[in-house]
Amino acid sequence: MLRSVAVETDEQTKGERTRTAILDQAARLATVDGLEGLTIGHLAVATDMSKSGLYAHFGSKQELQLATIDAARATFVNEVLRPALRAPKGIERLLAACDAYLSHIERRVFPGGCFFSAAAADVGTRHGPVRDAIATQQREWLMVLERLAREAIELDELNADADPAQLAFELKALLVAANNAFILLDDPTAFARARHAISERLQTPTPQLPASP
Amino acid sequence: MLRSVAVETDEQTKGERTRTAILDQAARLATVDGLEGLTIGHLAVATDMSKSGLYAHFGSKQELQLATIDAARATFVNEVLRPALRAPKGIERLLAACDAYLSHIERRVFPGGCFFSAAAADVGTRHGPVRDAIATQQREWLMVLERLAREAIELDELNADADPAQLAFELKALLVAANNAFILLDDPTAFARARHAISERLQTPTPQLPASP
DNA sequence: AGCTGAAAAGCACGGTCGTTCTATTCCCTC
DNA sequence: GAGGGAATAGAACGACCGTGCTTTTCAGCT
Repeated sequence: MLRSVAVETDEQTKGERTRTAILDQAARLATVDGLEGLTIGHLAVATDMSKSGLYAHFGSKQELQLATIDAARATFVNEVLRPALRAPKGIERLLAACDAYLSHIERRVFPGGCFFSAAAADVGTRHGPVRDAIATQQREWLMVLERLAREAIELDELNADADPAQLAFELKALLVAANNAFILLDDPTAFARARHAISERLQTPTPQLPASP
Repeated sequence: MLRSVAVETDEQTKGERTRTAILDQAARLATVDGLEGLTIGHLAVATDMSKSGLYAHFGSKQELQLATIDAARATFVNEVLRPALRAPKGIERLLAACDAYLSHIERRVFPGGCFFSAAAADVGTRHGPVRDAIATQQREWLMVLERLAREAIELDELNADADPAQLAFELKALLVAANNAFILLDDPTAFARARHAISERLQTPTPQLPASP
């Protein structure tokens, strides 16, 4: 089969299209059933395919899990990182990253809340490439927050003696806590609590809540 | 069978003793495999019993899960709440509660870290009595922190205009974040980060690390 | 020491898991 | 429109799941 190089286009073969659809569904399902509880049969029903037809795309459950993580990472980039990078460098961008994270939980981009927070919990005690992939993403996300914090410090928008890594740890803690409270306790006020704490921590006034659409 | 009323004693019948041993093991296993991933067969192997002999103690997997939650709650009381209540009321007790929580993670009272944080993640998206039991415990733990914060405020050891519920939310966020970083990333420095953030948040100097025994 | 009910084991069931193999259907190219 | 390879479906496997039923072992009483 001769195919054009097709870099930077979205033309996909049939197999690629179904694969994308499968992984999109898999990422959503994994936030509900857990990455470990994600099941071929269940996923086949959700995508209206046969077990074996779906399975042929991956060859093993572990490959499916790793591909699902990649798909979720792409979604995270699109829904959280990219919007944040549209804000001007400095404290605004740091706040935008936190807000984009909370927003993607509120908007239920994944039905079970934060994909990586859920995945971290149920593969955190295992070993192997799946756990490693989740751990890598978590470290990267933490380092993004740390970098944004450092940039804000360099622009004199935060205390010069602040520790970016410590700040990133605290911000991520508040973000995940909001996710947990929202998912387990159905408590939407957790978002306001997280936003308030973040604003206080960064010594900026609490921003106006955006008008609901 | 005539038995003495035996209130407040630890004399147990054989069945009660094995049941206790099963549930202790179940709580530990659940922090590794998840409360949903906890399996009768696996638990039977871990307790050196037959599946059916073990099963007879509970009658259904859901009953086993609920009993496991009760056992884990008892452990949480013994390892976290009771030690904290030995500290004098006020900010010291609030700090003691945070420290006792972090300590029970560090000491690996449960091999997979915080039982309820792990359980919250994998039953948070479900419905039914198991999820309800976990949600109830999480609310209670949050309200304990809130009450301790309120007591500290009433003793003028914290800002009078501080919001106890907000404070509890933030403290719990930091505690869970330390747990997550420890379990997923094998990062023991997370404890120091959490302790530092807590001290700063409560506007008290970072306490000396207690000498290891 | 012997009786008796509680506790545990043995065994089997229908169902679902991940996985494999073979057969069928579809899309694309000539 | 026919041929061919990619994509999907069908059927089956051994293993393990939660759950009942029956039998054996054991602990506590007289």
